[in-house]
Amino acid sequence: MNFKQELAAILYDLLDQTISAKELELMIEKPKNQELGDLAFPCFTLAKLKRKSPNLIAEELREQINSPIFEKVEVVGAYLNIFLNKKAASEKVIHDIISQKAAYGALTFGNGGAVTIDMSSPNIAKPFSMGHLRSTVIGNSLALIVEKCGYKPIKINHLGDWGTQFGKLITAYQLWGDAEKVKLNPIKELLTLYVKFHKEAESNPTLEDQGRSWFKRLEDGDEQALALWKWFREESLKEFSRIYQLMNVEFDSYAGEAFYNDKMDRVVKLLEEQQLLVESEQAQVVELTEEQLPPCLIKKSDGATLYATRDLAAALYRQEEYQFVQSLYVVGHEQSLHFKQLIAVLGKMGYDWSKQMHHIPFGLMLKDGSKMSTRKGKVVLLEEVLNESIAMARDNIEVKNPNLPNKDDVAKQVGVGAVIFHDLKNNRMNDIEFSLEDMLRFEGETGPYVQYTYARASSILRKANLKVDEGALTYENTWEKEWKVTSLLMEFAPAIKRACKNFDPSQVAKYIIDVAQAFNKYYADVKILEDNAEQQGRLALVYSVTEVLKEGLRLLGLEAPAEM
RNA sequence: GUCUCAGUAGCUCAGUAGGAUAGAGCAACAGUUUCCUAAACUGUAGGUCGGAGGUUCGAAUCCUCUCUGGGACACCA
Repeated sequence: MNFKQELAAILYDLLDQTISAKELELMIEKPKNQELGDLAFPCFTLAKLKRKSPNLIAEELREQINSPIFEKVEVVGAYLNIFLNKKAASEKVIHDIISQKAAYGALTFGNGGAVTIDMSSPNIAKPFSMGHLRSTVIGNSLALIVEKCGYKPIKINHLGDWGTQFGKLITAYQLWGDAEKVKLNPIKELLTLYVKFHKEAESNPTLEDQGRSWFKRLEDGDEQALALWKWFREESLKEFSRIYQLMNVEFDSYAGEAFYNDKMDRVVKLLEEQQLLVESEQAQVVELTEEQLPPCLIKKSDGATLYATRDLAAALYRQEEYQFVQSLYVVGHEQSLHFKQLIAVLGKMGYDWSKQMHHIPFGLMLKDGSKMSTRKGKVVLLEEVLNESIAMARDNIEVKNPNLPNKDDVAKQVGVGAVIFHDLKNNRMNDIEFSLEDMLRFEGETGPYVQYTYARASSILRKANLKVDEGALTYENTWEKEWKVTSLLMEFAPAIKRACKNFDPSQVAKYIIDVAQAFNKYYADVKILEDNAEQQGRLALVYSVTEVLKEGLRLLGLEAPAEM
């Protein structure tokens, strides 16, 4: 199956079994460019062991290697370069894809273990901003990737539906709010109130106290406070679900912060029993000096709970409810310290499973070089961006493919795809300066580019009226011109595995760009529908490419329109 | 101040557990459509991998120091 393994096994025998096959496999690499070969084995390390020149060792190995899976073996300097048998290898991948279809690339190492994914988690009564986009799309893609690897993902939208902010909001509403206005345009009006609160509070510090006291009343079950809270929450959820629908994201649980209100006493009690809780400046904290972390605040001086308290309760609940083998928190990098503290406290409490918790941080979405802030009203609304992108995709269709039947559907798939892909294609940790222009780019390394490649390939299959023959194992092709594509198709599973192990969807994004680029070059170079002996093989390749692109896009949360 | 993330082409970024001449995409310039969707393809140009030391056969990659920028650092989440 795996050519690296086979080469390692051969080398293992040739080298008198001095180095384990596993280690040899790790030493094998891919040459910088394909003209040099498909696999390479550098002999520097061996040179030290054997006290011989690396070039000589490479030469000796070359003379001894003899395997039908290799087309030729060359030596360049200290490198042993292996060329695979293109015909055998190509026909093998294509056969694998045709028989496995969407299941191609699937892995099983997850063994059905539950993976909870804390993701998206927007704050109630605040607009769904670009900042929440990252957590949502990264979490959604990780869920799909983890599932592809045999885990059972559980997507949890840990809604920000509790906290002092509501005290502030209620205060602001009482002072300046207008029920009619809020009903008409809830989120926008509530945001205005929230921003006003912070502005006024700068010159009037008693507002902060009022906010805190209203939150206390909310926690104590005050009817008036509770009614307002419920109302704000419902209106917000309506708006959020519209956006999730647009992005095709669903959740297994909406248990947000309020859900844990009755589960926090237990945490506090547990901490007290273990004598981990100490008083400090009238507040209750867990000291984390051995862990070299600042203390973790559990209860405020007025007795109200905090973020950490709720997250502790949530962690306990999730372990008990789902028995996760991994628990992921897709939350911005600026909260790294909080998660370090959270995991450390759970470790102190003796929970071994705290080691299975991972904070999946990501860089900030910046506006004008600094963090966006709801308080200052410095936000960009996700829905507006999505709609703009969809409109732009729609315009493109009108120009490039005016006869397309389902223009609106495709525009949505492409427009939303552009935004999601733009977020996922780079390393999570990079900060992103918000740029509508970059985000709505449809050319080059973008979602629409991959989708377009898929649509073109699909179009060929439609024209050829291809019936995929699962029985066919050999073709007339030499697979010379196809080799760049077929050799890439073999890399799908490794890319998925890398993405899963590193919690990094960009591995899949980069991979499908590579496949799309290779295929587009092939497409420009070779007339696929030419009626000759190799046509069947070419069509089988095109089919394989569509399967891999479609599945790759799916793993990122994008759709693959058959025409665009 | 402490911790943390980042610094690679004009811009946005790749570079898979140190390896062969550092790669893409945008933008620029020059081309390709009687031919399977030009949202594509081809070519040109563009680089002291922030800087300085060190480790080694070999460093963008590892270590130390340093500069620049983002972020976090107790009653927000």
